Amino acid sequence: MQHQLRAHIEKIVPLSDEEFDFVRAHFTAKKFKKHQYLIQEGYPVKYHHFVVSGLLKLVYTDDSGKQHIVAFAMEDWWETDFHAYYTQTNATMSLECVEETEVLCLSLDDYRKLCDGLPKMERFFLEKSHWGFIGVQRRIISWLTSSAKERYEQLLAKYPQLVQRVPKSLLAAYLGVSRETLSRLSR
Amino acid sequence: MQHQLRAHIEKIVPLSDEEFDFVRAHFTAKKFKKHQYLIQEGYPVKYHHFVVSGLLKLVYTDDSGKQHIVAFAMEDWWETDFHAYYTQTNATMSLECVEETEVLCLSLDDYRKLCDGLPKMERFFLEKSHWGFIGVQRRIISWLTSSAKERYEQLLAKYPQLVQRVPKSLLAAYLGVSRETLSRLSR
DNA sequence: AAATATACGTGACATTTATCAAGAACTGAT
DNA sequence: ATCAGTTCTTGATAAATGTCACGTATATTT
Repeated sequence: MQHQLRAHIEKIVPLSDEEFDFVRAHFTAKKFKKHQYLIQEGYPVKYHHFVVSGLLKLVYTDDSGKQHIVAFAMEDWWETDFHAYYTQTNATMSLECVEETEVLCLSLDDYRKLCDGLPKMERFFLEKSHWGFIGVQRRIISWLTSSAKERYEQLLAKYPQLVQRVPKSLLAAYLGVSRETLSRLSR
Repeated sequence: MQHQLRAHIEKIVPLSDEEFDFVRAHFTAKKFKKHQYLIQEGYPVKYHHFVVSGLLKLVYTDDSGKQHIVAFAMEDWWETDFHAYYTQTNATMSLECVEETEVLCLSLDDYRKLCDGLPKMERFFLEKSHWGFIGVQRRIISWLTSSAKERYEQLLAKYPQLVQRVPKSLLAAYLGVSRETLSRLSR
């Protein structure tokens, strides 16, 4: 499991054994069951999370109580309420288990110590952030250019595993259509 | 004008005079007239751009030839086709002047030299990237939770200057509605 | 096994938005 | 002052999507 984090980081920056030990020491392993919260709206956000196994959803609940899925996170993905994490304010979103999930947690304090102690980790997180930005921007482009049906097909093509693992009502909440409409799209 | 870049960077990391001279040396100033292209779809992306004055639009053109606005960039904003820039591939989007615009250009080579020579600039770009990500994610949330009319009102509230400076047809292409619909929303 | 919750599909109807067409108001160049 | 181009609005209609209501199948819990 530590091995997994190392392989993940080394896709971007190589690490010696000592360096990885240093990295590893900043993370805490945690395990959550289905339906448990890693982050709850209105509460402080302690950690950034690296998903070792399982599946998470980042949920924004609107004024009328309707839930919208901002992101899913599965193996090898990073997830948190970034704004609340960086500014150490209360969460505006929730992070919740769709499946039983193991994560490695990194506090903001440890994040800073890690980057200060090992500058190549700053490079790693910068690269991650770039790709995160590009990914979200592509989702915007998909929205600007495509119908609900096309967006669903793009999702099927890009994350076929995901579609197997989550109920269609969650996919609908991610795509921004009602579950009834999504149901009719497949016909 | 160099002064403006310095003030912008120093909102995040302080710089000595020598350090700023080092930073400044990596940028090239350029000036473009209304309707000129800084980046053209299908061509290499040479630079990341810091906008000194003026207004740019980042445009994605779909298969049917319809134009969609991925982002606007005005004074003190950074803009490029990030994916094409980082991977040094051809642009999938265009970056075009809405007004006459002055920019400071940074090639990928100079970007790397800058970060290597002055690690605090890596911290600066990391912070910029974080906030960029948070901004785009908020646009997604706005889309998931709000109607076209609400999204328009949020835009009016967030960027009142922008609404004065660009034709409504461009705002429509940014919001993802037809210009006719946008016109009817104000009634 | 029974009880309960969740997931999924579908019909009927309302609402939102896109599309096509036309014209008015404004801008800039000559 | 005229002409051409752009911007904005509006009407009529079609298409897409949301909402409400219901039924059924499948898990999950007790």
